[in-house]
Amino acid sequence: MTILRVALDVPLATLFDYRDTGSGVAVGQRVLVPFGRRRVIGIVMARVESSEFSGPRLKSIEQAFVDESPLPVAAIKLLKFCASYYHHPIGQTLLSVLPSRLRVGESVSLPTRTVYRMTASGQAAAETVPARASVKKKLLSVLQQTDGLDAAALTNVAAGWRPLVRQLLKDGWIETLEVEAGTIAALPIAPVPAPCLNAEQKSCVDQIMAGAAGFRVWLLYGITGSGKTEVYMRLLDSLLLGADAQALVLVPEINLTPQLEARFQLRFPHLAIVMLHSQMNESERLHGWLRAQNGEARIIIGTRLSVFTPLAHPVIIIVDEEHDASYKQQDGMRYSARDVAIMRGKMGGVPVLLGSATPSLESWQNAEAGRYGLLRLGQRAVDSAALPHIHCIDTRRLSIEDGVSAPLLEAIKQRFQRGEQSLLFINRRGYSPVLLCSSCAWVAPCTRCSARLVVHLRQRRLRCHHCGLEQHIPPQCPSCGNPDLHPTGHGTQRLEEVMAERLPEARILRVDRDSMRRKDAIRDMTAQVHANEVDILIGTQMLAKGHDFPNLTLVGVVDTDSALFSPDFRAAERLFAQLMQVAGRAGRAEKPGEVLIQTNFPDHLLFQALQKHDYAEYAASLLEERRLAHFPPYCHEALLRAEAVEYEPVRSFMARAQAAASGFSEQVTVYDPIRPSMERLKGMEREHLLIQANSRTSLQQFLQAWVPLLRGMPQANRVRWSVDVDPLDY
DNA sequence: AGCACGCCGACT
DNA sequence: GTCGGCGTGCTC
Repeated sequence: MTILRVALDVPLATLFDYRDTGSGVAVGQRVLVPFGRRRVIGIVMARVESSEFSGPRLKSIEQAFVDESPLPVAAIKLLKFCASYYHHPIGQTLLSVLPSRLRVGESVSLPTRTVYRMTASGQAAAETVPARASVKKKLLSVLQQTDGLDAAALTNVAAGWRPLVRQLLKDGWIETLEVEAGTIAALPIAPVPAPCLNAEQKSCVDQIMAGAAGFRVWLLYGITGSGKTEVYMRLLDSLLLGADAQALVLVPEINLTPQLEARFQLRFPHLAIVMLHSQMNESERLHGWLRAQNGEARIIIGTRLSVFTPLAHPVIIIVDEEHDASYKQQDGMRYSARDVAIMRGKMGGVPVLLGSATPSLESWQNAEAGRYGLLRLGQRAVDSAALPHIHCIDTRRLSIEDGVSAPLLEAIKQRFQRGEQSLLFINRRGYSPVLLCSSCAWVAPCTRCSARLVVHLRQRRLRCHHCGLEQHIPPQCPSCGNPDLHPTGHGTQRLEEVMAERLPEARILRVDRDSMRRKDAIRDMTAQVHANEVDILIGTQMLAKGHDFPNLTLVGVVDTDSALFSPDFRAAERLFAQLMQVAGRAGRAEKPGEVLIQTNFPDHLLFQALQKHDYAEYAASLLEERRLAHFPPYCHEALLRAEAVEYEPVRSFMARAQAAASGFSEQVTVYDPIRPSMERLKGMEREHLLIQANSRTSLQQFLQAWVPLLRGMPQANRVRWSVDVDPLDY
């Protein structure tokens, strides 16, 4: 009798045994099984001879999807590792990474498409076609060079191909076949030629290629505009020569994946490229997944979740902008896609390339310690594009009216007169972050979060940026009745208003989540800026990443000081990365750029290093601080989070959790539970418990003993809790 | 997580 | 007398 050990989508750390019905289902394939009163989909994890589950209690599988290709062993191994490392139930780990169509009980398969292919007799006859039949000749010559084209590709070659092809079919010169593929057919166009690499880029490519046969992590530290993407593409040029080789390229969750896809598509028209990101519908995601798994897709570009995409024959994993926080999953299994990529490379014996202009301190330290190979790109690929000049405007000595100091306003005016563009960067949406009563100092609070409501003047509403709560602006103070309520502080909307007052002739465009909600808003905005229809851009971090605006020569940064003294020890690291990134928006073409930062602390080391474009210096000082304070990467952390509508069950669960953790090992420090700075969020009372350990191993040993205890606590059912290994936010 | 069972309050 | 509240427990 054979028993199947099946992973199911339930929050239990176990597998479930079922009797096979002689289906011959393989490990990695899907089965439909009875589970309690339900029937659910599971993945076969192992085939064993006996079960601890005795006779009558053991049920049989109901259906086996034996025609589908099984999840590769390597993928299962990776997911098993992740489940154990992130202390997440194995079944939920597996099922949560599958495209949702694979989580329900329907059979799935790739759609087929009709491909037209030249026959042997066609090959011979093609020569006889006279030159004056130019369209026919062209069609045949393209068909001759490929092993089949679909309708879309033929339309590219000759719009009126249908009658011609009908005739060719009749003559037996070509034949049709149904292939399992669709939208990602290689394009019958010539690739865009690769530009020349500078010496640095070439050296990076050479070094990685020298070790490309095995696992190694490389950190590609290259300033904005230094041509990291070109290095990636050169590597793929060489590595994807093998007929079935595949590359996985991870990108942050931003709006420029289409740009990147287009760039890759033009450079690799002969290779099938698949995109996997959150804006795709479920069928597209499923098809991309299946094509990656069957080896047809050669380049897989995707966000966080695509790190789990099964691959037939991976040869390299690239993580672009590796420092980006969007690689960290913030619910369910709280994995870091960058770290999973590294583990995947290690397990699969392939190189992993991390790219960034401002690497995470974790990666930087790994490079300095020699665990990662460090590759530098220090010069901009386009020689003429000099680095922007960065200056601080000391706001202690200036009276600031309406958020923008006189020197910054003057600089913007200058650009405007010269017909150049400016960008005002402010990381706060809305009109003003606070609505304040001038008489009793009441401020409008969110009822569901420990946060203030943000004034959105245009909609005449107050909005919570954490939970989405909306209400009307009250006509008078609810506390004292004073009708004089002041919007205090600045957001993008107010800055837009201020600039419109100061520079009435300038064309101003606000770019934030509110103004860019419409589907093609970002594309349109980009086009408008490129067409010089905008003089001043006012935006949040949305504008910091990726965009290349050649006529933009000034970046003004308003109000960043709060991050300098944040209780979150990572705030400075993030601010530096963010400012480096916005600074990179200035002067990318032949015009020199300037960056002006308004601050009360111009002597702060962060700004000193920023002005010198010296990431390394600032990283060194932050690392020294971290080392002295015994913070990551000089210790390893896990965070237990718990929340519930009432505080009491949270408190009592955390108290038990802390008690259960005490005295485990000298290597592990268990802190008192603390309320996070956002005590209430979305109507839930929250508490955190921090664990620090000297090594990954001791942290894992501790968690392995502790997490099962948490699961067994009676209080655990009364709160929502989760374990976050290597947390980024507290 | 679902989905049962199970034991106490206000309704036709 | 029942409908239904959500506490408790189980799922191969």
